[in-house]
Amino acid sequence: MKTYSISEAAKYLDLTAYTLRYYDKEGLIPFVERTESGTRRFKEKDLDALRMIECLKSTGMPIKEIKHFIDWCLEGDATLQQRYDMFLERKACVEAQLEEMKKTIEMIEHKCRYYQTALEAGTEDIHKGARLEFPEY
Amino acid sequence: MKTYSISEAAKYLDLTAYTLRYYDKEGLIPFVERTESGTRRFKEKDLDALRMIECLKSTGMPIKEIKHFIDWCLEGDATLQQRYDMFLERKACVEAQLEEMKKTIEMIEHKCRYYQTALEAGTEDIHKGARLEFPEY
DNA sequence: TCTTGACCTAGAGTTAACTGTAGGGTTTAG
DNA sequence: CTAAACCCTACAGTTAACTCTAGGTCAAGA
Repeated sequence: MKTYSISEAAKYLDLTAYTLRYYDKEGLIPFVERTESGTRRFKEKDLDALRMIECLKSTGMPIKEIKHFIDWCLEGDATLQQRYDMFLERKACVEAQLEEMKKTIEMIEHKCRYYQTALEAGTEDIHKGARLEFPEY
Repeated sequence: MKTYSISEAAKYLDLTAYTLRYYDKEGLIPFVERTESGTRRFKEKDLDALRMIECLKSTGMPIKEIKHFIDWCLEGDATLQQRYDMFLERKACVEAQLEEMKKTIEMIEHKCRYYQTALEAGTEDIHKGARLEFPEY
């Protein structure tokens, strides 16, 4: 079975070896095995688990909470409900983020139009009617 | 014209007074005026600017870069192009984030289904075929 | 055999973005 | 008029997530 050194694994995951060691220290990847001399060997499965960890991280989940999830995984079927609930909560959380992001895009697009018009006019004053005001921030 | 104290402003923006003072110190809100005795008075316009700042922050823009934008605003029409470019870049950045988030949701939904099935079966083994393997993380 | 480069741990340092404290002034309700 | 509840600054402390250094081990090529 093909395995990867820490720096190979880091390369595939777009992380650094430092970060992987840090994750290990934090208990995020207790399943990664070592050679006799103590060198970590990452299996495909480990890379998949790390992709899941990155996925959870991208939802804004802190590393300590991800560790709880990993601990539940090690505990087996007794924690299935907790894990299911966690993913349902994550789903709700990301969906809320998605809604927020749509609003953000609207605001940014408004600004793009604002500045495009201003650039065409050569001045921001175009957005001030006849009144003298401070620029929009 | 109605104005707000720092703690009122914080309440409306869902921030703390500490955070607003920190933003001020970092040069994000140089336009906020003070009373004779030095107390900050936030105008509606200032709250709008802060909403824009929060919007930029939500795109992952660091405070130092937001400050550059504020500085450009103070410099006037000479910086219109920079500001336009910045918003175009922000737009591209958030759109990329949106794509990432869609992939995240897919992964999370996969896991929700995985755990729902496992819960129904009472064991994660249902996902292992007949093989004995470690659980999915 | 020797050297080079990758690996290891422990622990210190960094960075961003707050968050809180100390000490002091001001405003407002009773 | 006074006490509580604000406000202010300066600066120290916190937290998360790395990031790096020092000192050492190990494995492969010249």
